[in-house]
Amino acid sequence: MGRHREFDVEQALDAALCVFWRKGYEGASYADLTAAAGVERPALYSAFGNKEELFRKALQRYYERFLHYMPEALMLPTSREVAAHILYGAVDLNTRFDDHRGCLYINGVLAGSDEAEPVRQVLIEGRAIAEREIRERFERAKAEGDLPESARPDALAAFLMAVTHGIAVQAKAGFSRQTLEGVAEQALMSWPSADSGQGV
Amino acid sequence: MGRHREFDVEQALDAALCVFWRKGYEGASYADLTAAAGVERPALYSAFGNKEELFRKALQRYYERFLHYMPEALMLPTSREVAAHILYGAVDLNTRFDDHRGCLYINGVLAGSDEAEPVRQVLIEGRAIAEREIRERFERAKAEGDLPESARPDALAAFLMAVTHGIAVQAKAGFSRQTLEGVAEQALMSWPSADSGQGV
DNA sequence: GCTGTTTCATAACGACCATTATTAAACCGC
DNA sequence: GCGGTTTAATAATGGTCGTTATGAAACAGC
Repeated sequence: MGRHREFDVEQALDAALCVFWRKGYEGASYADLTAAAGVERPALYSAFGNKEELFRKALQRYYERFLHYMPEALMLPTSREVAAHILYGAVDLNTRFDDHRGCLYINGVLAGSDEAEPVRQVLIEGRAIAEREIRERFERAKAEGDLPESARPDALAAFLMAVTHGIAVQAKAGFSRQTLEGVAEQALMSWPSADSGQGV
Repeated sequence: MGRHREFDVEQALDAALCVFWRKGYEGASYADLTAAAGVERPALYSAFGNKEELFRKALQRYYERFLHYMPEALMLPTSREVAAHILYGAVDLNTRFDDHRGCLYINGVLAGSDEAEPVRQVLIEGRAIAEREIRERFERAKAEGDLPESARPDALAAFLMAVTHGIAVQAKAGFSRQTLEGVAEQALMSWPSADSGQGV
């Protein structure tokens, strides 16, 4: 019973996601959010809670809708294919939308006021989870002989994430897809092969 | 004539730099800045102008005081030494101070409100200048035969900057110096040598 | 057609933002 | 010591922040 909701909650969340993606957590104001969602403030609060909860839901949606290339990558047969899929997937996603470039896990909060600290930690934690999964995948690759004994799965995972973060920063700065593909390509040149010690 | 200034302007600028370094441009409030500088608001305004001008001066100081490893690197004899010096220099700087980790050129503004757009552009421009200088150094290395004909100076420079940015993000997230040195080391494994085509 | 419930839009809330008027205090040259 | 000038500290400015109280409107069940 009661009055029906007149707006699409999923659509409003998508709109909020775009704003956060573009301006970050603290840079996005409710004026921005309501304008993008086409919905008044109290509607956002009743549907999603406060700003922090709204961001968390937007982040979850971001993961589900745009980061599918991550679990995809982990299932590929070789560590090199895993790395390549992640790098080119990141380049593609970070340059796909002109009005919100880069990665929400980086744009969300990097440095900010004390109020944004919980959100910053959420993003750090999310990135750490991804890095751990990649490391475990590389440990498997090493056990399978896909990576040489000299390879260090933890360093490779941290390196791969670092390049991904760097690509996100550069994408947000306006770098072309083509340039970033060059970055990804360069990163892959270092990839250890099974026979040689390290490098191509 | 007139009353003498009772605080050290250089010291106040150093304090402001630390706050911006830690919290970014928008995350730093005048409450933070005055507390750190030990000086009231009007003193900061009369000495440095408004917040944007203060940030620009802090950024200039950051460059002069902490980024000396950049011009240093460009003078080294081989492109590999250049890259190594930049990478390990970034790791060192980005983990040197526990209360303000990472890089001001990244922490300053990545994504923010429209008000921060001019500052964001300043940082983008600064990073672009660095990348250009590195690229030109690599072009010289190619001409000198230090880099092979197959090497792409533009891609190498963009890649080097990407790894540096990634290291900055990870340093801000709390990664240890040791871990980040692993990232730098991994990045250097891809470095083209004069004789082989690419890679080690 | 009521009653109870939920959503809607408007507008207000206190807090904090960057910025600046204002006034008192400290200094130099005379 | 007085006049002119600069700085210091306090406090106020208008604006925007995130959040919510308020009352009208729309619905379901009886």
